[in-house]
Amino acid sequence: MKIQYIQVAIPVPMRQLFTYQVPVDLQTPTIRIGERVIVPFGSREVVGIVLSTEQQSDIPDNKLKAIKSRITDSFHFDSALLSFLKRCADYYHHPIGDVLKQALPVLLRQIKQPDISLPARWRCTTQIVDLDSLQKKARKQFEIYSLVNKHQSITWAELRTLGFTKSQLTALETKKLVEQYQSQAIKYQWQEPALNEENKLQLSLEQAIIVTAIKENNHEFSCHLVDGITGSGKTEVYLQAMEEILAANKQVLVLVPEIGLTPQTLNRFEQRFNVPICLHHSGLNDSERLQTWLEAQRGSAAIIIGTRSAIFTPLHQLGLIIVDEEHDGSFKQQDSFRYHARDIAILRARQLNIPIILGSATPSLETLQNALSGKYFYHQLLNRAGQSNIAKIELIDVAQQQMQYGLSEHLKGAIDETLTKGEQVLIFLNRRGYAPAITCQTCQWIADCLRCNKPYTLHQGQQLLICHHCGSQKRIPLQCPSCNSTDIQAMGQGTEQLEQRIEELFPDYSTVRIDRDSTRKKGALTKLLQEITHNKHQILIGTQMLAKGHHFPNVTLVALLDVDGALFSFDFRAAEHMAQLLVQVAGRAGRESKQGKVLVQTNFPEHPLLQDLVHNGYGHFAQYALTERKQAYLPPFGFQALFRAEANYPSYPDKFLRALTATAYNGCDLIGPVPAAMEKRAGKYRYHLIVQAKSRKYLHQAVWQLLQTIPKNEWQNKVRWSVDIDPIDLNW
DNA sequence: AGCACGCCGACT
DNA sequence: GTCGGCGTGCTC
Repeated sequence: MKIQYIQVAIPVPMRQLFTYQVPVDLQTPTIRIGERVIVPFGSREVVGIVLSTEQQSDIPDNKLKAIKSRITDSFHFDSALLSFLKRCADYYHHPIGDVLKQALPVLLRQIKQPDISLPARWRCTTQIVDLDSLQKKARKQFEIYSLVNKHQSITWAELRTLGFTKSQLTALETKKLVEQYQSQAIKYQWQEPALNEENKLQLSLEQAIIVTAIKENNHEFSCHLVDGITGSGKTEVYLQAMEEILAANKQVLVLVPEIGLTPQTLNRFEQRFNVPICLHHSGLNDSERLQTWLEAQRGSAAIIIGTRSAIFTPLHQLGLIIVDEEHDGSFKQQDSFRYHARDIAILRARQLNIPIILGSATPSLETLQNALSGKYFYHQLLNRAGQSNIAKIELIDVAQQQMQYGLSEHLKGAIDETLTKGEQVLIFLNRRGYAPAITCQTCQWIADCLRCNKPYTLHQGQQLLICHHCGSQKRIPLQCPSCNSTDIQAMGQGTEQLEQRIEELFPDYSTVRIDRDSTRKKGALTKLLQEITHNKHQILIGTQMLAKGHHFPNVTLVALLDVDGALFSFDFRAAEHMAQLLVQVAGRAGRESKQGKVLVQTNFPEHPLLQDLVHNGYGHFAQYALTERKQAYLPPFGFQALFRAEANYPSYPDKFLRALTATAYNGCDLIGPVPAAMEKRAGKYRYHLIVQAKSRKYLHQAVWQLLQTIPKNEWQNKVRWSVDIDPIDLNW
């Protein structure tokens, strides 16, 4: 046998593969595409993925290194998963090695590999047993034997946790009463009673039509948008659509937003199906994560519920994907590999030829357009289950009003009224801290973070100035450094201050604040949420954290103090996001027969966008927004990519991006380079170059051509740069 | 991304 | 005198 060559994807952000030699002694068993190998790389060793095998190489042998070892355990990227990940890398123009790295649990990409083989199990032999005498002579052994007999088989780990010793087990083995065997993965099998019929709800006509439509397309790719207002029973549609898939012994992957993974959601699934469900979320540690990942891979889990990265889970027999709250921003990864889990979920469903359901009360304009154009099935749920009505949104004109602590008289009255009825109030203010700036009253000096050129936020509780952009901290100055005046005051209002003011205004009620600061400690959020459910607090103050997922049945008044920023933003998606927030929030208020109300304080109550939303609802607003986007060739009617660059000097990123604009390309407009909305952040100067195209194909080609020029770009190694395909937040 | 190498400032 | 700051260059 000769030396063999393999092309390996290495977990580094480099757009190339690396060739290695495979020594003869490592050539058996045959190398599989997608398996992991440990290779020397520079001065270290890394875990790479084999992407191809070759009999010869263009690179001379003396330039090549040999692999160190192979990891031949029960996992390798199978061809379906691998081609999915390759397409992801292709679509996002992201290095394949880095994509594969993100698709692999941390423990499987370390040099020291965990043992992922299934533990050996013990079972009873066919030997005839004198149980009575065993019980008398060796009580513990008898107990073990009974346990093994009862459960058919058991692992040593299970016995140990029950308090048995190894010698007791070995004694039984010596007597040839039990024996060890290598277990196979237990594939999930639909076994009655897997469905709890009694929890099943009677479908409305609307729901029934949707479920039928999805079931009719169960065996091939089809994308369904379930556009239903809060409380219209989207979850019930999901559950009933899942039935047939699970009954066919196929798996269901459910993607949920980051904080949307509430116990309530999990509960609904568990109460309906007696099948193995596993969870993938940020609260898990590395070994827990590996465990659920393995269960999905082996096919022993039937339902996998997870956040963004769960879209990469290997699944033995995937039959359906559901993306809940499809519009949610947390599906888009905002650093390194900037994928959108919803978009690649559709890709994965297409490759596997299985159906996918997108659900939302406020679909993203991208998804809505695909639904309206007939690319997706479009299902609407217009009626709320039960008798409850959706909360009414009212605008409060605060332009001419005297405000006290940022609250209008009208709002204060409404809060008072709600509290008197014994109901809860929820107040949104999307700004944490005490005040967003401090300023000298004498000379107008403002305390700015020098690394970001933005005002420091005052945190009264911690007695600190904290920069919300880079996290830097500073003592609160007693004197103005510019004029020595001691008259330094807080400007504007954050949640911390609002909490204090509200407590002064409503001393008879308990106020609670929920933001990143008050929930920093582990378990703090859960505790506060529980207290709210038990009515320990009547006034809830919070940032966007509170807008998603959580249900507060006793909240009947929701107030938004400051939405005006979104009306005049440079970000063309700001209005869409504000509309989604407003409607989602309205869905939080007054469930279960109590009529809710949403009050929005604004200086621009006549703004057409707000007017449209309040009077005609999200659907109408969205249609109007789509016509606007169409006229401007903006997404979803145009296609965008964003090149970002940052460096310690403003000229570097500018010049780097300017050099890109000299490239030949077709059917695209280049906008920029322009300084980013936050030009300086954490000491780095940041610039953007937007590529805008009329078609996906042109965008793809142009990005490819621009990327080709980068190795020759003389500013290349003076900047940190990245590409973002379908960017969402142009401010970042 | 790591990591090594290399060249300048403030400490045992 | 060294420790360590981060700029630069390289990784089959």
